[in-house]
Amino acid sequence: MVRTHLVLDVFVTSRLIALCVGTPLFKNAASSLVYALKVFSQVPSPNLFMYNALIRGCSDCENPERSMALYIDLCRLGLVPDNLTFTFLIKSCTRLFSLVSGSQSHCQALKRGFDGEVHVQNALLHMYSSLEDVEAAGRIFRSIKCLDVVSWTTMISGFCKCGDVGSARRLFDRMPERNMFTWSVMINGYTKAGRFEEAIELFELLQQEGVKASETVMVSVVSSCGHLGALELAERAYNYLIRNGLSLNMTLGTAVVEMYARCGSIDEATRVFEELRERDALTYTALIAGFAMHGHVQKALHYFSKMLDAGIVPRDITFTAILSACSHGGLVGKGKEIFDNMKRLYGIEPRLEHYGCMVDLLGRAGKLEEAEKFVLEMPMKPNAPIWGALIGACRIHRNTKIAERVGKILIQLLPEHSGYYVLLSNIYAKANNWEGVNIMRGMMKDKGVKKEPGCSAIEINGKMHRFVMGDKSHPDIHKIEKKWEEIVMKIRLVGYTGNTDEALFDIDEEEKESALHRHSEKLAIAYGIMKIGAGAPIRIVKNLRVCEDCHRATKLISKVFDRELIVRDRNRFHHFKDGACSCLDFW
DNA sequence: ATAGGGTTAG
Repeated sequence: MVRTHLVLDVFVTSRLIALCVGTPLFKNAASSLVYALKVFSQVPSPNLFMYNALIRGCSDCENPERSMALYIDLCRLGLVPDNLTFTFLIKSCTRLFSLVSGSQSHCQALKRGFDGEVHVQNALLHMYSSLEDVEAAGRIFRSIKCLDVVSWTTMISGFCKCGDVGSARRLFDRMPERNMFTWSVMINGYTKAGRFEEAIELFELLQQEGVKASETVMVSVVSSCGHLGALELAERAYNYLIRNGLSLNMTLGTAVVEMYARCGSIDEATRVFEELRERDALTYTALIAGFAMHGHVQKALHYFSKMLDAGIVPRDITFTAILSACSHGGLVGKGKEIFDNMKRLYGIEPRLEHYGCMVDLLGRAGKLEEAEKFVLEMPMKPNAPIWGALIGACRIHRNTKIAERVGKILIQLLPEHSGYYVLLSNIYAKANNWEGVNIMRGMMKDKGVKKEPGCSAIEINGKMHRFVMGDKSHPDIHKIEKKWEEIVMKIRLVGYTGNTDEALFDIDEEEKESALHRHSEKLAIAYGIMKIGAGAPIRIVKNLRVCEDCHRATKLISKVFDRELIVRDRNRFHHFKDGACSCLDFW
């Protein structure tokens, strides 16, 4: 173009700029944009089309503030912006997270009479809802004369972003027509809000309406199945993918690997991983974290080195996964080595989470003094999870001395968490320090602290049945309790003595069992034995840690009833079989 | 000649 003087043709140069902005001609889109800006700088009298193309380009790049400069520039030249200019400009403000620039752009659109254009309005709607001004977004939404699918979807997305999924759903039900974006926004909204069952119900509705789900929708569905730990639903979702020929791209593939790992099928997770066409750091991390959860350290290490061999650069979360694998496997030396290499070889500065993993690693292995020293000497201020890891280690190794010191710190940091008052009170009681006991009891009463209630879930035919300690609302509760009593009779014959533990270190488990209330997973297990045919494993998901008594009981059940029980607790999986647990009683 | 809404970890 230079040689033929075509560059002087404003129309042709405009196309060149638009082309550079719109397609990654070079290795990445950013360098294409840089090239476009270079061409632009040589144009003696640029037109609006060029400005629009560049503002759009900048709205997608890392420095969206360049759009503002371009806008000011074009006004100075005496050019008149149009409706497209504003859609691009407003998008840049959204990407900048700048309400100031956003309102200024809004004013400009208003002054120039483009505030009635649906594209501009939708861009504004998106901007206000992304900048967490759902009120302003609502005002825009109500002012739009001819709402279209994008308007509805953007408003729904805005409600989801601020956590108001209820309002989002009401709009979803009211809107005249939906497309795949809409379904995706709503289903993802439920997943993000932790309302996994509703996400899956909506996916079922989508199927009933004869719509074919996109890969994006399936990422949310698959991730919801994983969070629930519902293997049947997981299998249904996976079959849906296969049946509908949806390709396992990196994102969806990673989500599926994670789903199977979280549902206790680590073999299936591995199989899917092996069949993926492409994998990135997150894909590997999902599998490594899965192995960590299942206590398979060697496999975690194996895939970690496979990842390095494949030339994939680990990310910070890769290290939380691999360090937690080392911790569950008791590989202190290996864990230390990896932690040291993090910064030295991979240039990743360890964050609080990684320090937490190290405290857990040292503590679990019984090196409590070293762990405490590590906490006191770490370069940043330890937070509650760090102290929590240390006190958890004191719990495993019954170290009351360090636990008392750490417990006091934790009470200050988390005054609403009752576990630490109970712990200190128990320690004082054991040491006959009744004054200490009274102080702790008093502090607990003053603050009215309560523990998170224990909850265990079991999936029967794709439906989750939940048991909360003390909650008798399940329709079959009497039969279930009878069944549990029968189970206890049978395991007593092989040495079960019931809960005789002093529960001195009662931290992350459920509240103490009483004559009236028993731990939620016992009910879930009894229900599983009633409902799930012999030979099939019983899978339980619970929100807290398994307590020692439940762990002992479950091991015996696996032997006496000749059943496999797979329990996911807050930290990891326990596979019970033939009277033993995969965690080797170390959790 | 150019438009606006969605995705995986802890």
